[in-house]
Amino acid sequence: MGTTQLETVPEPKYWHLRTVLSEALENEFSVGEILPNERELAARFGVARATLRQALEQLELEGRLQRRRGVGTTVAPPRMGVSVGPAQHGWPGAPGDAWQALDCTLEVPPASVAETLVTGRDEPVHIVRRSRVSHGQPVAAELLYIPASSVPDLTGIDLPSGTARARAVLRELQHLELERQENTVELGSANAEDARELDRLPGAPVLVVTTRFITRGRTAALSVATYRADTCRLTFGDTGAVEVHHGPERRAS
Amino acid sequence: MGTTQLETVPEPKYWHLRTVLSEALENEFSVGEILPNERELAARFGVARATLRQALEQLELEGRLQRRRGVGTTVAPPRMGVSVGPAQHGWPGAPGDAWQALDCTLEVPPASVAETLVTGRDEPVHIVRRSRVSHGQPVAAELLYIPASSVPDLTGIDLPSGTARARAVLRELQHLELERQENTVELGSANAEDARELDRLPGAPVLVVTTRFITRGRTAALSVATYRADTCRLTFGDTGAVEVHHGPERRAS
DNA sequence: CAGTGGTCTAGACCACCCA
DNA sequence: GGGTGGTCTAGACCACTGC
Repeated sequence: MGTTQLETVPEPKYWHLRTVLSEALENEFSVGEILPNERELAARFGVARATLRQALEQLELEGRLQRRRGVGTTVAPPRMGVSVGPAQHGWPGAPGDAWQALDCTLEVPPASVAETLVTGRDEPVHIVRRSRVSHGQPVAAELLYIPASSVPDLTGIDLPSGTARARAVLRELQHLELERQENTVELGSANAEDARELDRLPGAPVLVVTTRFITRGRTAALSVATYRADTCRLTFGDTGAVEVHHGPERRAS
Repeated sequence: MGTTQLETVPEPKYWHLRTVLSEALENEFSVGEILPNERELAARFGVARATLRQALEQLELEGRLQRRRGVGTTVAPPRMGVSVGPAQHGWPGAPGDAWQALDCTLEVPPASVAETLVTGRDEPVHIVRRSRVSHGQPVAAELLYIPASSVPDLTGIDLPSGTARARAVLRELQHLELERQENTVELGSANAEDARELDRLPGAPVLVVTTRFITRGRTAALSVATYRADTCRLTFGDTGAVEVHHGPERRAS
């Protein structure tokens, strides 16, 4: 520690609360257990409910708590590891892919996406919606943008609809030779649609993983996947490793 | 009541505010510009200050705004890309490394760390503190845990202190053959120390990147790096690519 | 010093879940 | 219907910045 300063600085109440609750979670509660309600906790600690909630929000952000309206606050299990590396998808839709295709439309993508793909503005692309489930829970929602030029054999053909269509587009994608992929991760907040799909409220924190699939120097497809930040720990570059839940409960202390 | 919308689903005020402000940011403000203060904004939109603040918090989380106590709220520049892949560090401290070593101590690591390293409990390890700066701004703080067994030639030797000591340990590490590394990313909140180093308040959202450096199947070192989630976009697997700021301003619409 | 964002209070009502 | 968390209000005071 070296220089321990004799704090003249008063710690905010909610921060101190967070610490106290955090320790209580480790020592006095087990995973899945339900906490006393907010009004009681606030009274017990002698603070306003808003202050107590600030502390709970912190802990929820850190994946320690799970709160559900109408139900209560429960102790969250350790975050699950979900693999996001090149090992995971060769191409989207390849065997072993953790994603489930939902449907597919042909629409003009947002400007920021059109910019990354080489497509011109107002040029529609295939948009495949997929969802990812792990341990019985939805963990991510994805939009896959695929320019028509990446699946040339589908132009002019009468495509089916729904999941069949999505699978047809993905199957076509496999014909391309995947050179490499580039991933970026950043913090975002769930929009209304993602929130519904992830069983969260709008604005919930998500990890946005953007993947560029590159063939011959060109971006052949672009994936924007939003992962629940509260329940997921993203793993990269696990050569061959599969997603793993935290081992047998090992929490105390 | 001029019922502009008949929404059977009433959108929360703060969420609607977020949308309105978000559009205003794109159309009426430029990067670095300072917004009216919270009290005035709240009055202007006819909401309580707390509600206005909820909207601002969202936007700050998304990296759109930057708020500083005593100063004001400003429009944030686009997030900067910081590369985190194997391309970045061969070994920590290798040439081209983006990190700056600060100091090094010999301490017993947290239980969760000791568990990942093979070390027994209560066995001290070298802990190197490093910091990463990009575009003149601190973006990450790191703790590097290195078991004594990974740098055997240093045992019993009289080590210097401060940055010299950190560099000595890192230099010794280069002698090992790096098999591969595994990265995980998850959301966290800055503790007091990280917050100070990152020029943020405690509890600020951070992206925690944990890297296991593996030699001959063993974890030879463990890095826990906390990146500012508001200003950083992590990039992975950019073979050879260097960190790049967003290109020339291209924001509108 | 004045002005900013950060913390905190004590209420109120609403949306949702479940017995 | 009773209980939960989610939203919102109208205040107050504090900590920090910069002039």
